[in-house]
Amino acid sequence: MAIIIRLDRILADRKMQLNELARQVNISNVNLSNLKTGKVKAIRFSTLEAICKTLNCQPGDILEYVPDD
Amino acid sequence: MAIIIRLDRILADRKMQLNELARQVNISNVNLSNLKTGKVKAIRFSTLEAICKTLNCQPGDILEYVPDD
DNA sequence: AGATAATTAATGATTATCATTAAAAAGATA
DNA sequence: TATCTTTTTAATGATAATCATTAATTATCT
Repeated sequence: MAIIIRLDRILADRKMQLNELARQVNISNVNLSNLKTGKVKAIRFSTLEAICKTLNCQPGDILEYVPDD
Repeated sequence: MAIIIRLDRILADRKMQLNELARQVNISNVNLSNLKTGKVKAIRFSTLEAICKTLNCQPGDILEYVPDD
């Protein structure tokens, strides 16, 4: 485990729910859930871009590197 | 254009060159160059992790969302 | 219980990394 | 200018992983 996607906080801040974000970002809620729960090993910039655009934030607000030593 | 990878600054800060980073991160310098010059449409977390680990930084130090409106 | 939201699972098509090789371009040094 | 190093570009092919879709399950709430 190392790179994690933090969507909980920012969704809470925006008072937005996952399904709504998925709708706005135009990806399936299944996919967004997988993203949110760390089931994904890569991300397309088009997806990251759409998320940042919708949430009006930067990649750094979402992606975190957690050293495991 | 929207998500860009900024490696120039951080490499300059570390006084490290691309080939050396590629060696430490264990990806080809060709690949790292492609990453650095925006020729890439996605990134694997394993790669992002290795870069962050080597450069001792966070994804937000490297990835930037630039709105194009 | 019933409704809504989120997660898990499985499948398949599509997309794109990544290594590799080779060549060209850019920088640096003398 | 000539030479060496570094970076970029190009092309190919194998491998990996997203992403949509469907269906089912679990969680959350009133």
